[in-house]
Amino acid sequence: MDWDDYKYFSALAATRSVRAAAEQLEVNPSTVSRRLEHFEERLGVQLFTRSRRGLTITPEGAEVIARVNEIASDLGNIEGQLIGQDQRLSGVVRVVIPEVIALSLLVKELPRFQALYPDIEISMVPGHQRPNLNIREADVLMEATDHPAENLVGRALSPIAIAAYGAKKLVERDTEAGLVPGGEDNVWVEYLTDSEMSRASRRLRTAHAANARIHVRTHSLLLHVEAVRQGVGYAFLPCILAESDPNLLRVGDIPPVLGPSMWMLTHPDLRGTRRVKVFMDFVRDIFDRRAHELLGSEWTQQQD
Amino acid sequence: MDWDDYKYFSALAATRSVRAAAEQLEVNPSTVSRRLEHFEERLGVQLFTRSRRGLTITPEGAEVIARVNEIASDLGNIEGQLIGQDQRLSGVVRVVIPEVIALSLLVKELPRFQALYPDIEISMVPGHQRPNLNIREADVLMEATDHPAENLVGRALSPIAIAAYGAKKLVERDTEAGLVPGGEDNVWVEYLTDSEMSRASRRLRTAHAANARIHVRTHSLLLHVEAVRQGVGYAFLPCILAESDPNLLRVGDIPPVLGPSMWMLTHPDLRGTRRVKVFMDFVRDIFDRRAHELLGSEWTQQQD
DNA sequence: ACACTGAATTGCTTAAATGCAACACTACGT
DNA sequence: ACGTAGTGTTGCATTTAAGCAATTCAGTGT
Repeated sequence: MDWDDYKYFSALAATRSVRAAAEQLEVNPSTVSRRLEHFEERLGVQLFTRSRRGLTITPEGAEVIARVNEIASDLGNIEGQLIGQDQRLSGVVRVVIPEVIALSLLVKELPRFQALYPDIEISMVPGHQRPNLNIREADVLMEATDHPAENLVGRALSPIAIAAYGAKKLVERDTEAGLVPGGEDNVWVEYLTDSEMSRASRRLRTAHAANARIHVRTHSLLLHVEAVRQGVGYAFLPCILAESDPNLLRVGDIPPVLGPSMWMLTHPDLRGTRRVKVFMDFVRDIFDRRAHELLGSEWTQQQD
Repeated sequence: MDWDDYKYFSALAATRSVRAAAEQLEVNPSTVSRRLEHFEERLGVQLFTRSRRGLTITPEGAEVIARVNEIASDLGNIEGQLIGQDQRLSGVVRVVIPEVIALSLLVKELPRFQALYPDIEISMVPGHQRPNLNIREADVLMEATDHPAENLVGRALSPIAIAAYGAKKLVERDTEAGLVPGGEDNVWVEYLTDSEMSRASRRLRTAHAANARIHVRTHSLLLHVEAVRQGVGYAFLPCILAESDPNLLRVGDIPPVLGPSMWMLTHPDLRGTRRVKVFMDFVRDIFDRRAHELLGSEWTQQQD
């Protein structure tokens, strides 16, 4: 009796396709095909009718698939609980993180992390598509939001202050032209995603410069920030990104506004996993220091 | 993620020994040892402390073993249900059966069975130790009892008539010596197991010849019958075994008494398995015919 | 009618797991 | 004190499963 057969069975029933099941299981389609063949041969029962366009589960298979899926879920939980007790400072930590945050804050600190924990490998995935931490597609999820996923645990690293910025040379040019930098008459740039960060900066721009000309719209915060840097136009940017760039000036007398918080989340099972814990502590430390630089002592990180 | 790892984990936790787990799983001990090693390496958690005299489960392992065992049981049930729908007239049918029944009734009919179902292989195991049909150690269990296992399904093939028998030459000698064959003054043989068949024949012998000399005691019905055949002494034997032997004579005017019934049982899941069904029908037919020969029309097999 | 896409499958090579037998070690009995 | 019986482990040959690339085939759009 081979328990793995049921893993393949469950994946096949969920995807109704050899290819998709193979992708989900991260194996070759031929493996899935042959395992199903052997499984049915062993049982003497046909579980799927194989047509040229996908598989259809038979009544015999349908009768047990619900229970098999339940077992798949149980085993996932058990494995999660066990992995959660891994105390080794080695292995991979997979982090889903907004590219721009990684670029401006995290990457430069990674050599220090590597020196501290040489056997821990960090795998960073740009946070465009949200991963499913329940099936451990990733270990840590960072996102700017006010509504973090309920089933995950973590903390808000720091609130994100947002202010209007422009490139130094753009500000100078506009000032010479008699314009107020960051005003209605300037050129702005905008970035459009369904993230809360995007919504917050658009809301602020609308409030302060409702009728401004929008010269460039992008769907990537990374490109957006670079456009501001190059002097294409003004934009509301996270201070945490902009303040470190001497080329960017805060414009107008608009005070920074607190946008969504930066959350760092993980699966409850992984709280005890040491390599995940040290990584999260490391990142939290980076944000704490940065927040103190920006906000001074008025804001202090609450403990856990 | 490898589901089979949990199969090994469950077996190891149950047996607390690499060797015993290997035997249960029908693999080499080295396989068990290495799989455990890889599993723990993958999880980063030690599941057992390996001492030189067996394994001890760690707290981390103990925390999940109950759930894993439950999954093992569930998967077994699911597999049973699926196998129960196997309609092929091929494969193996494993039968646990009292040796003496197999020898006197079944074996001589097997060529006919093989002609009917050439792809079905019969595997017969002497029924000394009761198998666990729940984990499919066998497919069919035959035993003479009045209290068949509750969790199995099947039917009583026929009640077993018991009468006193002696070898022809022994009866002649005793008669010449002026003794009543099968009486108190004769030599008897006895067979001693914890089976109901044994208890029934001992009870009868005590009732009819309480003070008789017991010349040979055996623990095997097979040897017991042979001893009677060879004229060692008298005994109460199942008519179904004795009547077919022209060398054995029913002695005294003791009428046959109905002892325990012959039951043929299987796991509920296997009722629909065709190879098991045809085998059981075949055996039932043998017993029906034999019962008619012995008891005439006064006893007829009830349907299911 | 035709090529094309997307599905499962098959032949062959490569990689991984298994079995076997020898080993090392502890506990236990003589 | 020393052999014995039991344990888990390791090296090597073999078997087994997996991956890769080519193949087959049905449905679909041109």
